[in-house]
Amino acid sequence: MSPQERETYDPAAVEARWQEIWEQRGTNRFTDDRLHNAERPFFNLMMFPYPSAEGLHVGNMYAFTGADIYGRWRRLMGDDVFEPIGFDAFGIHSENFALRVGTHPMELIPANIANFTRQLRSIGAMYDWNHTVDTTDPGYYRWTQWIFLKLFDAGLAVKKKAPVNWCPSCKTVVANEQVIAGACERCGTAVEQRVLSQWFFTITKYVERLLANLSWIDWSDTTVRAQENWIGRSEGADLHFPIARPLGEDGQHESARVQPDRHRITVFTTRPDTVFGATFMVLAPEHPLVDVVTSPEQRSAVEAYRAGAAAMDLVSRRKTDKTKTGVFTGGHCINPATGHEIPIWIADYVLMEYGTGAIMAVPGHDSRDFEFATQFGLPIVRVVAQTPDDAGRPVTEAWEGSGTLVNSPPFDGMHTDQAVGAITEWLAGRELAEARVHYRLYDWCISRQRYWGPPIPIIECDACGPVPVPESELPVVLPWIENYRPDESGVSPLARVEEWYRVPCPRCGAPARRETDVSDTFLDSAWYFLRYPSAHRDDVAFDPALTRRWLPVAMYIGGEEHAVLHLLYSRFITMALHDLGLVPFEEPYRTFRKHGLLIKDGAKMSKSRGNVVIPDEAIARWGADTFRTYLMFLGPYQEGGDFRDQGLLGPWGFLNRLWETVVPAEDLGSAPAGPELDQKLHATIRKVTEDIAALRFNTAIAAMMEYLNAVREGGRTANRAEIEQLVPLVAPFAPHLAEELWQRLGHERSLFEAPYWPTFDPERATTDTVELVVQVNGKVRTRIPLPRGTDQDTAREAALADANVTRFVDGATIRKVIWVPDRLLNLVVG
RNA sequence: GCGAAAGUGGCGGAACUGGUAGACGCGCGAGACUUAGGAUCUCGUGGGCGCUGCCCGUGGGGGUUCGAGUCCCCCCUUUCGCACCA
Repeated sequence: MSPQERETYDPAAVEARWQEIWEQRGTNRFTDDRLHNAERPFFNLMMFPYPSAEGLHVGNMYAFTGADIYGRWRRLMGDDVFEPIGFDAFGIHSENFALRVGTHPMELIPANIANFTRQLRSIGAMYDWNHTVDTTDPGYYRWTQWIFLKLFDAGLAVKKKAPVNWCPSCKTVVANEQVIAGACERCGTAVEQRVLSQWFFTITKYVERLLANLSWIDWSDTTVRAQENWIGRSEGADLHFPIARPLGEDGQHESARVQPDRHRITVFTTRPDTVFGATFMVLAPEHPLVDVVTSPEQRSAVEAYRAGAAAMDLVSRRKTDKTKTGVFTGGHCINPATGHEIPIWIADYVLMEYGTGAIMAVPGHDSRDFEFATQFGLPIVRVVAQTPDDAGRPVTEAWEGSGTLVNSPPFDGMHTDQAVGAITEWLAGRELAEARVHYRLYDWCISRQRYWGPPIPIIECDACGPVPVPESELPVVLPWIENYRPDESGVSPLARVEEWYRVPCPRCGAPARRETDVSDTFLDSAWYFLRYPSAHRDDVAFDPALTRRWLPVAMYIGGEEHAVLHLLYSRFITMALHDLGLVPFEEPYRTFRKHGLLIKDGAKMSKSRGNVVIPDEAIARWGADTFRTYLMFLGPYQEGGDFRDQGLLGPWGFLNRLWETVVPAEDLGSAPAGPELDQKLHATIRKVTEDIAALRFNTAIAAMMEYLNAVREGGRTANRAEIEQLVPLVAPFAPHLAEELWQRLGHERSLFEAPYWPTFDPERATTDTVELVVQVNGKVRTRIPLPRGTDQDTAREAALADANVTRFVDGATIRKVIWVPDRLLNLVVG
């Protein structure tokens, strides 16, 4: 056959053919036998998508492809790789979209899932389609509810009141993320605060373990740091400030009658060393002791301020850039260090949710307190000096760093580092302080006053309180309701469906009502990985034997956007299930790696910018193999990269050249590879192996390109020994093409069914000759090829025989020689 | 504000523990084959110069070193995460 008549690479045909073969042969399917008896189980997990109406986005594809390449590589290495996929289809996102387009979510979501499935099948990942999950399937959320009940039994699910954002125009609760500059994201109306009774998971009970385990789990550093940040451990002390002349309800002094906890106000501080500079106190407007300290003259001002704070939406309340506001209560307390009476104010910059809801204000050494004091003319005292002459100077800016104590008898002259402990002990001795740790983490509110989620499986009975739905009655099926739009009541639309929520109490039989809130989507995704291996089972949430074999997840690859919430919640759920004896491990993911963000032509992809890449078009034009390879080639996977349409030409050309090199199989000689190519082949196998293991896909591809270029150099025809091993190397990236070429090379079995990954010989991977760099005074003057292992004297002799070297050395004395074997010779002359 | 990462050709990006800066690819230039090319193949491609060779060059400024993209100090810029957390 002449070259012109040879078959050209037709990705559409190759991909269709192999996808069908894999499907027919069940290459990626896990049967019961395979699940139970896999010898080298490797659970390769990727973050399941939310099936939007727009379809699979190239960002999803980027994430999945990287994870699939890693999984395929493990498989070629001989692991039994279980790689499932599913759909995270509940949630406000879907519901809002459904409301907008006027299609019921129960119709919309299955259509979206069908579309996603079609797209996911086209990308050539080795998904096991027999073990998918769909969080909106009653067969799935039955077990989500079951987990809720397990946590309820363990006392980890509790109902309590909490403030939420309320949009008076949309008449619905909105999440913090949906409040933009104090206004509802949908209608622009100012959002208010409402206090509703809601279900919480007490994740704070696990805060120490959630933090401690971060020191040993194998996760991307940035993700670990994000979680540490979110958990926000602060070490410091609780300090007690006795209330001066407390006032009773009637506004009269009641000093003799008050209970001990109404006697004093406790503040949390990380800087007990600055307590001598606390010139006033600030309480959160909601603080329970406000009533106790407020004087009759100030009462109306205080009430007005509290009302204002209560009405403000939660997001604006926490804006850091707004001017400080506050009101004097008329009350005073005693600074435990100085013994001085200091005024008590209330201000919304102090949050009830953190610490004790009260602070000692040290305007000299805290910028927020400084701002407040300046605004309201409160005294500012310097208690930390940076230099000795600082002590007497007025404070013009809060100094938050360390220094030497001043104006703090008897601690003057002590360094702040020592003073923290010394002052805490000193006050503790008088029962005015105790060392304390506070966390930023709050309990997880899982109630959603919406429709599109799993109903919380609780029945509220007037006599018995909240009663769990008996396990045998799960799932509590989300009913189809025509009007699922939220209303002004502030409760779920399910609260309008009387025939659904009216049920007898399971405990006493009296008329009772179902909980009408649904649970947070994050609960659905907090345990989905446990479900995958048992997805075919309807009798258990997760089979113990399968769980033991496949979990914890061996590799989890996903986006940083879930670094905090999803990953933290799933860790918590796993820990809770572990403590209940339901799973034998407490961390769900053995290894987690984040992938980077894909941008387009230097800018973030977004619908409004109109630069969103639709994977379908690119796959139709270039094929999944080229697309996959390009996605991995465009930049370092863990950092993300810039998608440029023209960039596809690189991998396209590479795969075409590979095809053209391998396909004329009958022409490929049986001669061994030449020594140079043999060395390069082994070096390439090593590099590709190491790079894939470390998710450095871009450089792995570059190495393969380089090798193929070397094989084809000068337009020569490759022989079989030179090219055959390259096929499995590209298989993780371009699985369809690799299978096709492997078969054409005469292999009867699929690469992935009879897994093969080439090994390298370290000896053969190294070159015999090296190019020694010769420097004079650190500047490169020449490069000399020498046999590997040449000694210094020989190298020096060779260097001094080179005119480019002698030119700089002659007439000077060599004072020093730097010798890096096989690499560099540096002659230092002077 | 706090925390983290990053700044390298026209562009995306390489560079192991300090040791040949710019691998690989896009683009561009020249040539080949073509009726044609936005196909394919070959060669070239950081800038400058008195062009066998030399000088400059990894955001800016200093420093350590025989030698710095890499380490240290200061500054600038960008991106991301957290943000009145006491």
